[in-house]
Amino acid sequence: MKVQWKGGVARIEGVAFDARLCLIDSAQSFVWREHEGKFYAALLGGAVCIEPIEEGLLIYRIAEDQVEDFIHYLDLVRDYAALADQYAVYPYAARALREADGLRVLNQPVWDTLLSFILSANNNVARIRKLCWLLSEHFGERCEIDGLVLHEMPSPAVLSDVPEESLRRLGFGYRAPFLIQTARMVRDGFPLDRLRDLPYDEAHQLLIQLSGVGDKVADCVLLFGCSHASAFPVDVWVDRLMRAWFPELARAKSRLMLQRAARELLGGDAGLIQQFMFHCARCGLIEVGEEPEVR
DNA sequence: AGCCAGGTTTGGC
DNA sequence: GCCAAACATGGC
Repeated sequence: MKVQWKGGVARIEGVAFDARLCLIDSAQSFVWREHEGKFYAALLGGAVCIEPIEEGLLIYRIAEDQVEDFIHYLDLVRDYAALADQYAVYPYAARALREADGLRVLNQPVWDTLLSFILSANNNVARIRKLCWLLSEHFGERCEIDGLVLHEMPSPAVLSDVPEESLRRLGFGYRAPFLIQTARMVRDGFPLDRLRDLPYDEAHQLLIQLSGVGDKVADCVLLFGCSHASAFPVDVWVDRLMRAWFPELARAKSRLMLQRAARELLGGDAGLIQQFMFHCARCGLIEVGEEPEVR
């Protein structure tokens, strides 16, 4: 990988990176939007633009000392080719890594990730994106880029003081009080920024104390927002695909049991593999087949 | 029109 | 601990 920075633009070459796949289609972030072939979001302290180019990507509007932050955000350092070797013994894992070439598991800001995935519960991707947009638009800091108006996610302090009724009027439904209660807990000292350095089990235990955060959302926050590559979110898709593709796990009694068995089987990078398989199943790149009814 | 969505909470055993 | 039902909303 080759990195240059000049006049607020970083040029990164020699890396497999599919911007649309990573930032939008893989449903790990809901804050990016595509406009005229470029990708925009407000995060890490301002509006940014990513443009895919033949050799890699350009990142506009960043300071030189932010380049490392974005390389980390996009997980560009990780050797995904090595993952394919490591998991070659699992046919579906290996195939998913091939099918979704250019996918990377993002390292997003933990607070943004937490809000996004509280909104994700029992919800569809299109509406999760819409609700994230509404939340930022109404309560987050405004910024502009290329004539587009964007907003950051609201801070815990600001969100703490938003009346539940305001959120309900905007269509947040029963998730409205979850957002506000979680914002208050974070404002009042919940150690969000320590999760990354805690062991997985401790971090998971802490997260599920937050309102609107159960086992699955906690795993999403750990995987996409805390660099815990072993965190293994089990949603409806992963539940189906794991039981179909890993018959030895099909007898798990619950999603939590399946999560534990899958982490044990797949090891330290279980979550990364999960993301590739999730995407391939959800987008029909690999057929899941008939759902095994017998548990 | 009705099923479903990257589930969580609550209350009951 | 495990289980079932309720839950707001709108995408498709």
